[in-house]
Amino acid sequence: MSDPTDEQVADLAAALDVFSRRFKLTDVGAGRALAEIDKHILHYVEAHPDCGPTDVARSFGVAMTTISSATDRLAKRGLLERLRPSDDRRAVALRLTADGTSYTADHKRAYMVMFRAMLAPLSPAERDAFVAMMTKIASYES
Amino acid sequence: MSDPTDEQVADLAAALDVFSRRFKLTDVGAGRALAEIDKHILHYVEAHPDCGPTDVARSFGVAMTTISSATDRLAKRGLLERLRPSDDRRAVALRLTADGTSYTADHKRAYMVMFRAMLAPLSPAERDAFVAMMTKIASYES
DNA sequence: CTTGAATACTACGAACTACGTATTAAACTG
DNA sequence: CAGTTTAATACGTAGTTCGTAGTATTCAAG
Repeated sequence: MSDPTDEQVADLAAALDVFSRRFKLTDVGAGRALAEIDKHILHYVEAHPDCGPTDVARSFGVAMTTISSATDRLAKRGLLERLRPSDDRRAVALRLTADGTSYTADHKRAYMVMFRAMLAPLSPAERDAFVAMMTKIASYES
Repeated sequence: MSDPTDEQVADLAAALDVFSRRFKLTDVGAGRALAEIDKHILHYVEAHPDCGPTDVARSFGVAMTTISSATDRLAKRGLLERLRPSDDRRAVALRLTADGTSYTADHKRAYMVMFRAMLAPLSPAERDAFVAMMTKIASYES
């Protein structure tokens, strides 16, 4: 298959430039905003309950100590708990608290509203085509 | 026009989740990586030569002092110069140095490679459709 | 022309984040 | 049971953002 044309690439660049400015979540909830990584951690822990800091660090490609600090922050805010499982007492099992779960749910809801707004300008048929192409791009191997 | 379906929204969410992980530029060039905002500033200054820090701050929605610190960093690295125009000696005119210009060009080239990779999995006809939909989404008013 | 307000920006400090080094504690290994 | 490996944390350093308080310059009356 032929390469994308320069014009296609340039137009995509321009569109994504606006796109990235436009679709950005302003922080939800009370108090000081969480750091980006903290939100990622909450979502990761929701999807992988009882995982350890090492899993999270490997998954995000950041230093272990960064995750340690971050989980500390999140624990202090009452969004995350660190349990000591009995089968390996060196390890820590991360889990969301009730507040953490509701924060994560709010956050996710806000994202869904944003995604809905993305699709709004398109016709129903275009929406299917767009989502399909996005999926194709995201899942394409090499 | 009807609303996007829940399934469309969920599929888009999943695709964009992968998408955002996959298409992320690892920093280019030598030395310590620039902060995100610093790269934005370089591109903004390239597009708006002789603009002032106030313009940049308003455009990005950050505090003036943040831009001041950032331009200071960039000037120390030799990527940006701060000129005192003679018509208003309070003001500062930002301009890229030769190094700043080449850094920005490299950065932009890397982006183009990334955008080309995004379009690669699509057929030529799909590419046009995709870019058109992206443009429609980005430029849609309210 | 001078005085007061407005404008453009910078210096400094407080609060916070990322991460390297060193350390603790627990689990393997021979 | 000593030595090593593994999981995580404590602490310190460097770097970032942004608020407060300046400095310098321009504008606007009187």
